[in-house]
Amino acid sequence: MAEGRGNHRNSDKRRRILDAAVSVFAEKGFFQARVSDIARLAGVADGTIYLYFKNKDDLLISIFEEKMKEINVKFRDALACEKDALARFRCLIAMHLAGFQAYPELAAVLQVELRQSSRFMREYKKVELKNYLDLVGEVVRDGQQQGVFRQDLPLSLVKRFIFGTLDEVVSTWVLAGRPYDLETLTEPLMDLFVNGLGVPEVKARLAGMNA
Amino acid sequence: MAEGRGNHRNSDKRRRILDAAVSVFAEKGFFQARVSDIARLAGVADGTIYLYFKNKDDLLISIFEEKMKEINVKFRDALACEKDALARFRCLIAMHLAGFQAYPELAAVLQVELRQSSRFMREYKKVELKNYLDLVGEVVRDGQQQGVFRQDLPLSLVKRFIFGTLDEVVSTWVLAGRPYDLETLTEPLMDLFVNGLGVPEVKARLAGMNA
Amino acid sequence: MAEGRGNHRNSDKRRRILDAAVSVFAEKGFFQARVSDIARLAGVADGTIYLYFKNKDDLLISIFEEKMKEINVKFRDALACEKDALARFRCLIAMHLAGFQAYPELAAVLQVELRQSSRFMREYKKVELKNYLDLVGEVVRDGQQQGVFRQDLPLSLVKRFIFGTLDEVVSTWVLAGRPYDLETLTEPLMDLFVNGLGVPEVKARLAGMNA
Amino acid sequence: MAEGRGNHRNSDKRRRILDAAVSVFAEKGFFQARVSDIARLAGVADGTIYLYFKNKDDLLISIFEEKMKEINVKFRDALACEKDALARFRCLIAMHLAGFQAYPELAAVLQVELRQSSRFMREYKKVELKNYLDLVGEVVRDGQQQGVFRQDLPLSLVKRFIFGTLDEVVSTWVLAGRPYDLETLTEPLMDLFVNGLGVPEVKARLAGMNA
DNA sequence: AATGAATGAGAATTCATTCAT
DNA sequence: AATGAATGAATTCTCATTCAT
Repeated sequence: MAEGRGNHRNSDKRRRILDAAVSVFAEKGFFQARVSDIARLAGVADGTIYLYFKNKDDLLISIFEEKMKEINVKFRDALACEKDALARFRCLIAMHLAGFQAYPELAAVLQVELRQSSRFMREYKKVELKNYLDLVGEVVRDGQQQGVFRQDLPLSLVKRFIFGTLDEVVSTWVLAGRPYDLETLTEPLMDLFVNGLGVPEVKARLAGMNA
Repeated sequence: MAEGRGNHRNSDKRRRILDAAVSVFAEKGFFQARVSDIARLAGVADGTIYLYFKNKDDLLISIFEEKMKEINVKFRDALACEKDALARFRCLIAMHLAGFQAYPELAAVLQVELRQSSRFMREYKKVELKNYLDLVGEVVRDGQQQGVFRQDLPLSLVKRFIFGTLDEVVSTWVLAGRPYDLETLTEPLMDLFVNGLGVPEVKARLAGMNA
Repeated sequence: MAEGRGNHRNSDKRRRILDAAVSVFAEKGFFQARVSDIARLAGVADGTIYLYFKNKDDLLISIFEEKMKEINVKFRDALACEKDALARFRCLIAMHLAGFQAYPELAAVLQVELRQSSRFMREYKKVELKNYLDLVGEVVRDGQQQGVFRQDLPLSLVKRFIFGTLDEVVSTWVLAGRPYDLETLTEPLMDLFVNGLGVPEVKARLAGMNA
Repeated sequence: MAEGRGNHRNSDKRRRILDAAVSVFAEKGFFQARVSDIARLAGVADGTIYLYFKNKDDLLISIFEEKMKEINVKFRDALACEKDALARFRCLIAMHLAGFQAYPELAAVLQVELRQSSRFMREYKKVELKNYLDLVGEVVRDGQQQGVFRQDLPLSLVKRFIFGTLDEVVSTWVLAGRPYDLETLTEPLMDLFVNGLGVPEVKARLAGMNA
């Protein structure tokens, strides 16, 4: 009743449905989530969902699309403030961890649910994810150009090296029930990424072999 | 051989059903796969599947259980032949890549489908995956003891660093339609893991900061 | 009104489904009745049934529960009008016969279908049936207290004697295709119940033996 | 030789299957009994049942047919020894109760399971049951001719009066878990059947009304 | 004759989506 | 715009029956 009528009521309702969908997908998984669960949590009727979204798939796609866009924008803004390549790199890692820390349900959906489902979803995912991977790639390339990262590495591999580690770290944290503070992993991860596993002698030996 | 798991004579049929399930789950995903699809591909009647497996979930669990066991055994056997820590590490990476290369559909199921579904599946997954992560952990610890890897790193993090990267690399390869030869990535990944991203000066700088 | 049992508005639909279930169960028996038969007869979609009833079992239970309740209430109301014990007894018999006469399909379900099925159904049946048997018992006890019925008879046996006869008479009538008017049996049954089979001399002889 | 079906090993197997069917039907009910349950209990393979019986229905029919025949024969033999009408009547009741007492599982099947199922089963039941009801009728008619039972009663009603009561008494006893000795009910039932419920004055009054 | 693995028709139930109100 | 009762297509699983061995 006290709700204002007008055009923002629409987008408020849309927002509520989307947030509810994130929660329900996070808890039950996409296929086991019922549209009526989402409706109940959003406080709307089942049918109302179809005024804002084409179908159930569209809900998942919209989550991905809109949240990913928000994240990309936020990340680019944050990175714009940093000029030093190493600082930019740290910033990226810290934001990735902080982001999932702040929205753990979103984390569950993006990490777990989007890993599945129909072909078209997979295709879709690739496109959107590419933006994020490209961002990682840019930061690394900057580092190479500023001379803080090695230049002899295939960028495509480095992107996955970084993204895969972050991804696995977050997945583990989600599946383990989020038992600790994700952001504390920023420095250890920086160390791992930058220095690698090897001790100096071994690195030299390995470098010699590959040369 | 220590074969005979099942109660049923024709364990060829069991094998055929399991293989068909891997294919169908890989192609459609668990929830969109129909039991009758699996039956048709296996060349048996729908009902026959229920002579060998309790239900559809049991199919997925059995794939995971049996394939993961095979993989773990194979890996441990292979690693037993190597004594040098760096060689063992390379062996692990090479086998991970070669394994998925050889069974790409299995890769899809293990990489994509098992990332989802019901809670109990997630629990289940954790247990079995732990074996693999433990194997990775052992190899790294050996490396630390033999003095080829740094000893100041939290093992839990290193495991995810390696596993996450391999995982992401394989996932990308699967989702991209397996366009190249996975095993060619063995050396570049070794290089990345061991040397990290940084150039010497930066590494020194970073090490100084964290000291 | 003290109506609203269900959560659903259209309680006409609930009624139609229940009536259809009575018909179909009566015709085919519980296990051979298909839910879709009931839906078709009720003029609703299969799924609609599940908006009003938990499952197929629940349909049978609901029939029993609701119809039995109605019957018990109706009987108690009718009996409340009669004070003379013999009149009450006749009233009970007449109503039992008239009731099934009026709802022959209900008779078939209550007489035939509820005699079977799962353990829990049997348990259930016992509880509800007890109310009816208790009613019979009360009427007989009144008769004993008013001195119109013998007082040397175990009530538990008398109840079954009366109920069993009525039950068998109705069952036969149902299974024979309802070829005659049930209510015409009221007086002959009264006679049988009250006077028994024996001629006076035999009664005396038997009484002497048991004394 | 006597059987004419072949060697007695066969008919032993047939017997074992039939006995198993009685047990399983008694425990689970016809529709919820699985043929494989019966096979397991009989110690034969599923398929073997179909060498002796046409199908599952045939098992139930055979139980009824053969057991009912045995009972009818046994009853006629026993009744042949008695000449006094009242003694014959007591004998009938006592045997009915003793029979079910001795074979409680058979009681459950005949009392509960045969009350249901398909039309054709009901038809079938009527035919077979008729023999038993006819037997009851004969005994009563003898009593009427010997002047120990009233002659103004419709025989069809008297049969159901007796059968219904016995039936209900046995059903109750079966469903209650057979808590007491059925045969102890012989005399009380005789009393009820012969003397009825009424006290002499009431009987006179009722007789006057109906005259 | 006996077996029991295999069959596949059949049925209950779910739930995304629609549409009359 | 919002509702939510109604829909009915879709899918898993069961089990009586068959038939190759």
